[in-house]
This record gives sequence, structure tokens and C-alpha cells, in this order.
Amino acid sequence: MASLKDIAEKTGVSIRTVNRALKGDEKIKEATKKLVLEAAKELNYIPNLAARALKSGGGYEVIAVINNLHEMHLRKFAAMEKVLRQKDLLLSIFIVEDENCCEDLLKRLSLSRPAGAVLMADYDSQEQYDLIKGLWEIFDQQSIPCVGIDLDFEGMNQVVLDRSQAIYDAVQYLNKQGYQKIAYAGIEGAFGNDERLLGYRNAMKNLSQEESIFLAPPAVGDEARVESGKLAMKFFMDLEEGPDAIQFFTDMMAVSALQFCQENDIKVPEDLAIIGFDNQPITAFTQPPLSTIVQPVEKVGEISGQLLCNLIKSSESRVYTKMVNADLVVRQST
Amino acid sequence: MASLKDIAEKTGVSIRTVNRALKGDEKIKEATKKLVLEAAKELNYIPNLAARALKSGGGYEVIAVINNLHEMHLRKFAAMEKVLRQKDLLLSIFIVEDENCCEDLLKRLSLSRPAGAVLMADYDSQEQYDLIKGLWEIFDQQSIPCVGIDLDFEGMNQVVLDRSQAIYDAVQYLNKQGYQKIAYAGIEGAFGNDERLLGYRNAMKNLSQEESIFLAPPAVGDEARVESGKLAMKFFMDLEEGPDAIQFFTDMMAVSALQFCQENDIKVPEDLAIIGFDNQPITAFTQPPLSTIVQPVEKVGEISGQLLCNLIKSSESRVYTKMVNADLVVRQST
DNA sequence: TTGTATGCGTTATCAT
DNA sequence: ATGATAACGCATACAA
Repeated sequence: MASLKDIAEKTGVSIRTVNRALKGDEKIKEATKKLVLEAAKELNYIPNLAARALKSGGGYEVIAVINNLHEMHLRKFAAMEKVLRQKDLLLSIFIVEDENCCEDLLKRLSLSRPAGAVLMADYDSQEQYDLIKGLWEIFDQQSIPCVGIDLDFEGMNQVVLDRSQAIYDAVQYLNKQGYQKIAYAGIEGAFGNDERLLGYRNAMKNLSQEESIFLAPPAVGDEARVESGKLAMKFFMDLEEGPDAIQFFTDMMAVSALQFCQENDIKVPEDLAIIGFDNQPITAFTQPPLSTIVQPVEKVGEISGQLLCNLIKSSESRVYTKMVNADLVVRQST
Repeated sequence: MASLKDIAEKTGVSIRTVNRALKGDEKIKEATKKLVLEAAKELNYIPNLAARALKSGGGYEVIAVINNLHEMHLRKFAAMEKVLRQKDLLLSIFIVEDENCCEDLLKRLSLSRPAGAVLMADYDSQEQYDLIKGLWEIFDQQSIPCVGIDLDFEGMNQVVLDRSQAIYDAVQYLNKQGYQKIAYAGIEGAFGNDERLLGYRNAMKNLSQEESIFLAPPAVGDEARVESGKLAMKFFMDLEEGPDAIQFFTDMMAVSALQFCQENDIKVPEDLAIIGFDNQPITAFTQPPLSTIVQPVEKVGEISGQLLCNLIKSSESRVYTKMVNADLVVRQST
């Protein structure tokens, strides 16, 4: 690997001059600059970022903490990596698996001190919440700049997806389409349910319409969550005056509701409009294809990366919260 | 941030001794060792990776190269991380996106020289294949121990999933269940199709039965692949003597075939048995639930991690190829 | 406009 | 068993 020294020797100028030529921002004679740049190219010079990092104090790796390998998270992850790579930061990953994660993280940190961290974790239970919060506190104590994605710890830098707004918009859309009675079906205590419910409630308030809400009992695992969709359908169909449009908590629920409709001869979207949430791959292929809400995960990843870069560079203490909007994908179920 | 120097000053010993105590592998008096370790803990010492990398060319991190964020890959990834973490190796990730990946990788390597690498990439086209191969060659040239997962570059350390065997077993199973005419439906030129087809052919040869194969035209994207399933069904149903069991290339194809059956009153598994491939989440919830083939990705990840650890430690030049079997999950579609 | 010299935190050689 | 010191490649204060 060619170094500045090599270029200096080849061109006969000093290291310092090579440095200036490469940086381009200092006073330097055009001729020497050209000479150096050519030599650099010829020698296939690549700066040694480790040395650079060492000199300028900062580390060069960012550690991403993740406890859920959903594709969605990984798309955020990829978008973030792209941003970080441009800033010569390297992304390393720490997967949270069990209750020992705090100790594990400490041990991980004893191996190397990252320049920054991103916390990208879901929680379904109080224990999980506490665990994740514990991880954040570690970063906080160690003064490692940290950005949380879709978390809500006080005093933490955040990038937050505004699911509330997304649901609000979806309800508004349904209303504009002429649907009269719009319902929400969620799962009690599930991660993100309250937020979506809030969006629904705000929208209904804004439309001066009466709420119609079903919350399935807490469900763990895909199977239970599919079941929740059917439970919701049963609930609404038994109502005297059932809804003609339902916003579901997740695509899973919506898909199983769609199945229910098929089995019970309910025509979608004529008798009932259905909207899911997440734009899972399946949704494009259901009968009819499901309208759903896309979380712009790439954007979230990008913004998180940028925020973190800024925090690392500026080492300022102001706490940011960045909101990102989600969008409605209209297919044939509405 | 505390450095070796700080510890040295605090304890009154030299930097070199601190270094020895921390490494633990050199002759050193127990008392001084203890003293140093305590001081290190007290000062919350974390080694500076940049300095380490600068001096010794790195050696504590493994870089995983990945070009496809399928959940499956990520489960391998997680399993691997677990193994590596136990060996105090950090896992960092490098996501391949475009044709510049080789340059990018070189730049990445200038940041720090990893102790090892794992190449976990899919390819659908010759260009992609060449690109990935280029990445491998970089590792190879730089003498960085590298393990490939499901690749087939000559001279490369490999962990390979035996999909051929899996299909072979599935066909044998169908035969034992009494199905008379077993077919295979795949996609021309798709990644892994040939391998599965080979398993089918071998099984049919072994059973002395006549092959019945449909290969859909090359399809890119989920939608096209779903369509392939229907194409296959149309093909087989138009046959004079159609199959009573079909092994599909992917779950996607199988699921859409299942839909086709529903729409055309073909009873599964009475009239037709269907087996997918991959055990995607949906498969458990189709009507009827789909039998499919699980790739034991965790095992693959684990073995890859172990293999890499061995390569790093022993730095031997022997080339390994480890085969891992896939298993059949029997649900109600067979 | 260009060069000299120093130090970042580690590792490792060579002394003691 | 321990210490002094050089070196890794880069950035930069200071000198010329």
C-alpha cells in the first residue's frame, strides 16, 4: 500500500507538500500539484484512514445495535451504511439476543471504542424496553454519540417515523373516497399500536366522526397476529352498524381480514375497504392487492446516518428529534 | 479517553508492561498484572482500534460482505456474529450495491485490515458473479482469510447448503407418500435453480420414474416470480397426464400455485401435492399450509463463523468445503 | 511556496 | 520480569 512517503520519494518533494497537493486547499504551485497528483494516481494511493483517525482523535467505526432482523430494519441499515461509508466510517453490527446484552455490549466496547452508535431496536414488552434503555444508557455514560431510531427515550437523539401522521392521512383518504364509517383494528399493547391509534383518533376527531375501535388481546408471534385479523373481522361484522372501511395495525392482520372476507363473501373494496401497514411483499399479491402504508425506511436510515455523522463531527450536546413521514400506497383494497 | 500511557502513569509501570498485562499472554508477575488490570478498569480503558490497526494492520474484526438483505441471509449473519463474538472478533458489514464495489472494498480495507472476511452474496447474472468474484480476489490477494457461503469459486473456503440433496429427499418423500407422478417447476437461469433441478433429476432417476419439468422464463422481481407459479400450473394442467405432486423452486411460486388451485378447484393435497422451498413466513398461513424445505441458515452461519475462526487462528492454506443439509417441513399441502 | 519535526496509541524489538 | 524506544501513516505547528 502506497503511503504519502512513497509519493514524496517518487516525486522528490516533501510529505507535507504531497499532503497539500492531495488536499488541494493550500497554496501550492500548480506544477508540483499536478506532479504529485499524477504520482498518487500511478501508485494507486489510498489514504490510510486508520492513521488519519488516530491522528485526528476520532474513531472510525459506528456500531449499530439491532434486535430484530426484519427486512425493514435492514433496509434502514443499508441506507445508513451508504451514508457512513461516504464519510469514511465503518459500520459494525451488534445483535441483541438475550438479557445479557448490556454486559455483552460493555464487553464489546472494551474491544474497541466506536465513534458513534445507532440503536435500532423494537420492543414488545416492558422488559425489552428496559433492556434497550440500558443499552442506550451505556452509550450515554460513555459519551458515545448515539442516535435512536423509533425509540422514545428522553434526552436521546432520535429519528422517528411519524406513524401517527400516516394513519391520520390514511383515514382522511378513506373519508375522501366516500367511506362513511371508518374503523381501526389493532392489538393491545403491541409495539406502535398506541401511536397509530392516536393518529386514527385525531383524524376521526377532525372529521367529527364516531370512533370504532377493536383491539385484539396481546399477541405474540406471527400466527397469533394473523389470528387477530380474524378476531377483528368477527367483532366488526357482529356490530349492528359495522364499518365500511378498516385501517389495520399491520399487513398481517389486514391480509387475514382479506381472507375472512373471501370466506364470508364480503366484497373488497365495495362492501369494505381495507388498509394495512408496512407494505410487506405479500400485500401486492393478495386478492385484491392490499392498500397499505409504506414506511420510507431508506430515508430513515439515511437521515439517521447523517444525524450521527453530524453528532460525531460536531460533538454538540443539543438533542435532535427528526420526524419522517410515511406514505400511503393505494392498491385495490380501497 | 484513557490510553496505555495513562494506565502506565497511574500504576507506575511502563507502557510495555501495561500492554503485557492487558494481553495476558506474556511472562509477567501476577501482582503487577493485577495492579494494571485494576487500573485499566478504573480508568475505563478501551483500546484504540485505529492505533492498533495502524501499527499491526488490524486483526480484530471480521468483515461480512453481503449484497442481498433477505431475512435468510441475516439469520446466517446473526448466527455467525454469535460465534465470532465469543472469540472476541468484531463483525462489521459491507453492503455491496453497485459496480464500484471493488474500489469501495479497497477503500474499506484501507480503514482497517480485517482479520477475516465472509462473502455471503447472491448472484443472478454473470456480471454480478464477476463482481463478487472480484471481491473475493481482493481478499485472496491481500491474504485475508475468507469464507464464502453458497458460492462456488475455485480455491475458496466454502460453506455450502446442499439444496440438491434437499430436493432429492423431498422427491423421495413424495414417492413414499404414494404420489405417482412428481414434477419440478423452476425458473430458467435463476440462482440455485440448476442445483435443485439436479436433485430432482437424480431422485427421479433413482426411482426410475419419468421426469416432468417446467422452467418458466427468467424472471426478475417478486411479481414475475409469483407469475411463474401460475405459468407452471397452466403448463402442468394442460398436460395429458399431469403430475399429482409438484416440487417448486421457491415458496413464492408454490404459494401462487396454491392460489391457482383454489381458483380452479384443484384440491390440495388430494388432487395435487405441493412443496415449496425456503420456509418463508407466509407458508405457514396459506390454505392449506405449505410443506416446504427449510434451509438451516443458523447452522450455516455458525459453521461459517467457526471455519473462519479456525482459518484466522491457524492461517493454514488448506481449502475447506463444508456441506450443510436442508430439511423438509411437512405441513398440509402434501 | 515548500520543508522539518512532532505526536496520535499501539505493538514489538531489543535491551536490562 | 520489566523498561526504553522505534515504527506504523497522517496531520499540522512552525520554520525557512
